[in-house]
Parts: sequence; C-alpha cells; structure tokens
Amino acid sequence: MSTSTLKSKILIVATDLFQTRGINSTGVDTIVAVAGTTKMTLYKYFGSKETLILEVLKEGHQEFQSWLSERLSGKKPDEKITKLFDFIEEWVTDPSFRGVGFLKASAEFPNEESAVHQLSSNQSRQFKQFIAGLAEEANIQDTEGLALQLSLLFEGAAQAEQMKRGSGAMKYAKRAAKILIEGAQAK
Amino acid sequence: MSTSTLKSKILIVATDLFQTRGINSTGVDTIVAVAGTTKMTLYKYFGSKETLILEVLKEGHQEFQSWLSERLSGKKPDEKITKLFDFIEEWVTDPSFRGVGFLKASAEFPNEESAVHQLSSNQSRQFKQFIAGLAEEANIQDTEGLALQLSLLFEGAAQAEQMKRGSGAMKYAKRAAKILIEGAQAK
DNA sequence: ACCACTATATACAGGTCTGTATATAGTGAT
DNA sequence: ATCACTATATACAGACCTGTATATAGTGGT
Repeated sequence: MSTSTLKSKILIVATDLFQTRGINSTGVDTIVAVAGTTKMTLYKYFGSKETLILEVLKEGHQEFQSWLSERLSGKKPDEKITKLFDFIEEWVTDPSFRGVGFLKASAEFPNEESAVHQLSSNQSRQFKQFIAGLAEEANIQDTEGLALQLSLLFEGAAQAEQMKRGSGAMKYAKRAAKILIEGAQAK
Repeated sequence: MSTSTLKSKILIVATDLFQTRGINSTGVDTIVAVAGTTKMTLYKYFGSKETLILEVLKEGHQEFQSWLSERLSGKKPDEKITKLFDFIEEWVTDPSFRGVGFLKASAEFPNEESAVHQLSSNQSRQFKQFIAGLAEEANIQDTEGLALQLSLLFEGAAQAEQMKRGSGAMKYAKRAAKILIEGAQAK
C-alpha cells in the first residue's frame, strides 16, 4: 500500500473512532488494528497521538469549510447568508456525518493550555468569522452579533444531532436562523 | 468528619475536577487526594467511578433546575418564558459556574449504550421539556418548536462560554431568544 | 543486483487507571 | 467498656495506555 493512502487511512479511521468512541477512550492500538497497520507506521507519520488528534481536527474542519465554500460560491451576496443553514442541514443530515470535531475536542480537552483545546477554540472562532463575512456581504449591520447568534444555533444543533441522531434539531435551527437574519436585515 | 460531609465533599471535588480537567482525564486517585480522603471511602459511597459520574450529573442538574424554578416561581405566566434567559445568563456568568454537566458528559461518552450518555441525553430532553412547559403557560402555539430552538441557543451559548469564559455569548443568545419568543407569540 | 525506503511483527518499558485486600485507628451509643 | 460503624493507610492485582526498540520483509529506482 502506498504511503499516502496508508496515512489517510489512519486519518479516516481515527476520525471515525474519535467521534463514535471519544478521543481519550480510543487508544492508538485500536486505531492501527482497525486501519490494518501497526503502531510503528502510525508514529512514523504522526509522531504522537496529540499530533494525530490535531491533524484529524484540521482535516475535518478544512473539509467542512471547503464543502461549504464551494456550495456558496456563485450564489448572490444576499443569498449566501440565507442559504447557509440549508447547506449546513444537508451536511449534518448526511449519513456520513460524524459530528463536529471541535465541539467534542474542546469538551474532552478543557484545559486552555492544551494544544487540542486551542485549535478547537480557533476553529470555532474561525467558523464564526466565516459567517460574519457572509453577513457583511449581505449588508447586515451588526455582523458580529448575528454571526455569534448563528454560530450558537449551529453548535447547539450539531450537539443535539450528535447526542441523538435524527432529532431534527437542525430543521428548527434553520427556522430560527431565518428569523434572526430577517430581523438583522430589517434594522 | 461526618459521613454526609465527606460524601458531599467528594461530589463537590469531582464536579469541579470533571469540568476543569475532563471526566476521563480525572482519576479517582486525584479526586480522593483533593478531597482529602482515600479510595476506600469513595468506593464505599459510590461503588464505582461510573456511579460517581452519574451522581455528579444528577446533583448538578437538580441544582440548576431547582435554582431556576425558584427564580421563576411567583412570576406571571407570560413573564416566565421572557425572563428565562435573564436567569440563565445570571447562572452562567456566576464565577462558580463550571459548565453544563450533561453537555460535556455526552461528548465524552458518545456511546449510546453508556449509562452516562443516556442520563445526559435525558437531562437535555428534560430541560427542553421544562422550557416547553413555560411556553405552554405563556399560550404559545408551537411550544415544542420554540422550546427546541431556545434549548439550542442555551446549549450553544453554554458551550461557547465553556470554551472561552467571558465571551459574552449568553448576552447574544438572550437577544436571539427574545426575538424568537416574540415571533412565536405573534403567530 | 544492490540500495534506500517503507511497512510489518513482536516485545517491552514505564506510566496510569480502576477496583480490591488487609490491617489499623478513631468514635458514638448503649 | 464493649460493639458497630466509619475512616485511614498502604499495598497490590490486572488492565490499559503511549511510545520505543529490534529484527524482518517487501518494493521501487538505478
């Protein structure tokens, strides 16, 4: 097996196991066993479990952001913010959805000095800024305020969906988002 | 030291350590060392670490619900739902606030067969039902929908506050809640 | 064919974890 | 003062964890 597929296989397996069993509850032995390789290989690529966690988080976030950006590109500035939660719902209700990485990671690594916590916190802030950018394009006044509110809805609904799949939480988050966006536009 | 104070001391210490260091990252040795007792005593009272976790969750949730109910009692039916987030903000911004237990617990125990996960999930649902009860008193039509939306805001803001203290997330959640409540009333 | 690289198999060191065993000490009630 | 109960001190078993050491096998490029 070529080097890149083995590394990405470890990343995929780790992503899945971290979400379904928890990060701290998943040992590297389990990861390599499921991925069909050995610890030597894992440590060659990632150096430490912490590095693996960080790369899993980075990849997951990047994939989400890329997917979302691609969906929104081409849309008119006003549409972007209003269609945002439609795409988020699509992402979350996909059967391959495995939860929002940085939410779980920040809960499992609450120590603010932890590199994992810092990355999670940064990703959360980055996503909020992404929403703020969309709000700005739509000529909304209090972009930061609306972005924070929408990110709260997103994180709450993702958490709820993670806690109980098929809860339909995102559907209601979408409606709430619509109301909040319209309120911010009317100002 | 009398029996009840020792047991409650363990509960208090465990609650704090679980929130500040994570549940799985906190060993019983650490808990008894901080509480100033021994493992023998802890296992006499709680039987297992899982039982301790469950009791910590139960106590924390009960305390929160009691505090909230007391604050809301005496208010007029319409006021209850509108003042809800004022009290929640008061609770969350209190320096002794240590996070919402069931959010972190469900993240650390994602396996749905886990007793800890089930209790967390139940507590989340129970809180949502509590909000639905307030909405019903206020003669709101889609009580379940509004309750879900408000609980999403609550959980998202609590998570954000947990991730970064003093973020002011609850302030914006409060404003969003106000808009959503007014929208539901107008229907 | 030879070399450099990558992957495997296996074992282990050193640490931490939960939970228990054993033996001792204090303490309140009758 | 004796008894029952509660708490302590200490040690340990058995499991799991991360990370490394060592020796072997395959594989592509020249």
